[in-house]
Amino acid sequence: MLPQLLIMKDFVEELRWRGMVHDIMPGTQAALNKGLAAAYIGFDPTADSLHIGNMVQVMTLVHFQKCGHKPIALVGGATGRIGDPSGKSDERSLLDEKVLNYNLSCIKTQLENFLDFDGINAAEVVNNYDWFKEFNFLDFIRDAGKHITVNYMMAKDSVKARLASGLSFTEFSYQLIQGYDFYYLWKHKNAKLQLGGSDQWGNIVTGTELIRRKAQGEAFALTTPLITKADGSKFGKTEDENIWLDPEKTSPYKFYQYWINASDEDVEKYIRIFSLKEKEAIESLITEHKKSPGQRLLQRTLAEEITERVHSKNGLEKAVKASSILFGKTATKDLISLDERTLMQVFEGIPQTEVSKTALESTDTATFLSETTHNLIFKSKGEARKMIQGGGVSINKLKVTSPEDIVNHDLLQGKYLLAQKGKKNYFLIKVIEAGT
RNA sequence: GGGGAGAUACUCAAGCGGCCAACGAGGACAGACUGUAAAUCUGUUGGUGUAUUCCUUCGCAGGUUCGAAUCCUGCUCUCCCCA
Repeated sequence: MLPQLLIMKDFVEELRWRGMVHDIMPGTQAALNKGLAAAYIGFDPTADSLHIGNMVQVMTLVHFQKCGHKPIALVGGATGRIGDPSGKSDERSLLDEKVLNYNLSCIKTQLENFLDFDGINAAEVVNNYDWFKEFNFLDFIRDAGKHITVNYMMAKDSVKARLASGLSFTEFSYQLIQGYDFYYLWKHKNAKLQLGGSDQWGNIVTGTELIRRKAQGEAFALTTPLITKADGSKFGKTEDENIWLDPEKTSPYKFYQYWINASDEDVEKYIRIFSLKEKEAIESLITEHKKSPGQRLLQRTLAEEITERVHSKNGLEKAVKASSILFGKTATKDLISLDERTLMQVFEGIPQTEVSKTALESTDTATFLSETTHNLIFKSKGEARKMIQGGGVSINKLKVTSPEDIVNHDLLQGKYLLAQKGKKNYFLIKVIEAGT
């Protein structure tokens, strides 16, 4: 293999224009500009998939690597056993080991899709359980605990916030464990910097402090701001559901739609963070977008870029196709003319249910869209009726006018009906012959 | 241990014997306008229903009354003050 010539870029500067710097320790920028360095971010294995809330952190690592540095993703096999009190008002329940290990392996696989594991600045995934499992308690409180005072730990916001309601020793120790991670990676992997969300500042700084006191070493911290949405709702969620990276949990279609639906106010912020495009390219896209926001150029560009990275080209294509059929100027006849394969691909990501043909032919629309379809579309007949009367329901792109009529639309491909609640909620109903 | 206040639909919050399926606000959903955006306006927001009908709901269990979310008794939980 030929020695690679690494093109180094100023990482801090890169994050700055992307609006991704919340807090930064003095000297960080200069330290990184001296040459190849490593930085790490910790991921909590609380679920078996990352969601787009975590993606800010993932992108921070990606940008770090693109600047010529070595990113390390730490999955918290050890810390996940404890629970980070930051930003939590209650003591957390502990995860059981089997679940934890399963989650770890899933997250690891997902991280591998983003980072480049080849070259001299190859990314690395580490698990802090590897160095904690052999570390006994007495050694730990001597080697790590001796260097940090309780006074120092108590002064952290994450701890102070919990003093009134209570905080177990376990969670109180969390920052020390995380601090030790930093020390370990600093010592063994040349990790000079720990990155994280703004709520991690306190924990990260405990690490730099430990490195300074224990080894007279120098380490740095940089945190990213919490991503907000203009309407005040939480980023990365629709209703109460997270948008996951795992296609089994959130379909590529839904994933794509999340970005497409970003408001003008938010999308500018998002594209800076989630796109790998260069500064000039992004700025010209933004200018272009402002000329004609209705085209939603930014939303489309961003949605395509992210969906492709997460769900591959194939996943993106299906999501785009589904979107254009569901939201484009598709008329009923276009829908009918789709072949079954396309139909199935398009509807892969939308909720589906089955009903028997006899039920279809003998039920009024309101009942059909509630009880008969297993309350997937409407919870009750009354709700269905009200929505139909309010003009919010379509079947096969044709507005339903009366709740009492029997559904008599042509079936797509002889077996499907496309029900639509409002503008954005689609449901596929598969009609099966009785007895099957 | 003593004293006080409270528990109402997704959330906050009225109601304090019939006019209560329960004011109002937020949220959510839908319609109009748009660009699958935002803002705005309108409607819906326990179930059934063509319905001013009926059924189930106001912490839990009983009771008083022709009639209770509203009064009484017990229980459970929460908060505050004093020790």
